[in-house]
Amino acid sequence: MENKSSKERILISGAKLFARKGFATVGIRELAEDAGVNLAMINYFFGSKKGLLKEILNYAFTDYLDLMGEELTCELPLDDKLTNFIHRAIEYIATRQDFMSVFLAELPHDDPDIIEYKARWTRQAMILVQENICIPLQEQYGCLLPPTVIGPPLVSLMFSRFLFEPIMKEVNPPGFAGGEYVELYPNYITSIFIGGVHNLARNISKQQ
Amino acid sequence: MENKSSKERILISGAKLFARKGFATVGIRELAEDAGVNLAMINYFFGSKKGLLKEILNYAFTDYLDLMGEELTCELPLDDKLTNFIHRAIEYIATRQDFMSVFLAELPHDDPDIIEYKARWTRQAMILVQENICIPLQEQYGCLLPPTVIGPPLVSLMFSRFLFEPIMKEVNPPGFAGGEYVELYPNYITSIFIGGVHNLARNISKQQ
DNA sequence: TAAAAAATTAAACATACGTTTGATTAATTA
DNA sequence: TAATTAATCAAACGTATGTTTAATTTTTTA
Repeated sequence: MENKSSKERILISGAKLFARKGFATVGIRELAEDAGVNLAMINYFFGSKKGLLKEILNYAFTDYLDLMGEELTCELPLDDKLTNFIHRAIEYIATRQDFMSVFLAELPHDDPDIIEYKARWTRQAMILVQENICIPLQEQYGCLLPPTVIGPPLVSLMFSRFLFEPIMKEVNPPGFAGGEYVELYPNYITSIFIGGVHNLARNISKQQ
Repeated sequence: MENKSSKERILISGAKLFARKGFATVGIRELAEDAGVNLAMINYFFGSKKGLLKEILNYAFTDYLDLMGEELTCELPLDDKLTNFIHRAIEYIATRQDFMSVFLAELPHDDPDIIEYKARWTRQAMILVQENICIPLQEQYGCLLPPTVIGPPLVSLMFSRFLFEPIMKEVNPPGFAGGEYVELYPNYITSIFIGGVHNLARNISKQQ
């Protein structure tokens, strides 16, 4: 942390604190102290506190989309692609949990600026889901599920552990945050999603 | 809204605004104006802004636990119970989306007071999941999945539409928020969860 | 080395926050 | 009706917020 530049330290502290306490709750004085910089540096580098949030979202989603593309755009069977993607995505979310929390759970529901920013990334992710999950499913079951039906449940599933972690640590400390659970978690989610999405496609093709 | 008491109007506006903009982002002046009351009434009725948040969580979760108990504690086969529960839970979340958002997505990760408040409800929900989902699954597949593995994915799945709604409305307005999707959404989630949880139990029992 | 640019700092800015006060009005009770 | 309680109000409280300024130090460039 000491050898990083001031700008990097602000990004790291911002992601950490925004995720942990919420964008609005974290003051720039607290943020500056955590990053070990003068509070004026935040506006100096990022223009504003919101500018910092944008850059944090930017970093996280560029990497995440790269990861999606790598794991989904290949010649493996659908279930293998999904297994690989889910494992890598959860690993990514775990290491950059801070960034992802900000994207998913932070709630600027009425800030058109931030919403459009998020939507731009989400559109690209939806295209990847469409071409690499929905279309293979269509070939197998004969019905086309739109990516808006597949995408949100997939991300919500992968993120469920992190969404519930603060509560679950209080509810059931040994069973939830413990090593065995964390290790097996990607397998759990993979089984649930693969079993779930095939069941969904099967049920829908039966109805038609 | 006009015929409701001041206290009720504050609760309704609080749930709406906290969900939409986050607890910290909403000021009591904005809240008071939305509720049509003097800003002093919030502290008069609820002691503090945090006291209002607590009472909002209280309302939402008491009803939700009742609903869980009704649908899960009955003599139907597991999949039928799950279908009924998921449909009713999503319906409840949709009508009280505001309340649920505050519980799930609001981030007082470092406020022990609120965390313990959430944990108390979550413990009761986990007991219901254990006895009415995990144990029936054990009887069917011979392996006991802990409720901490089943619960968070289930809630995350049911809530996925609402978690992504603000983004998706921007990404794909006709396909997501539209009537057909909303109508079919509970069926989608039911298929995914039932197919997923059976696949998970099957895979784990195979490994043993 | 000298000049220019970038980074850092302490201090002050105006504004918004949650809360409290004390007076006033409305509703309830005896 | 009179006394008492509950509800509402405008105003002010102290504090914390994000941002800006202007001076200073450090680094880069020529």
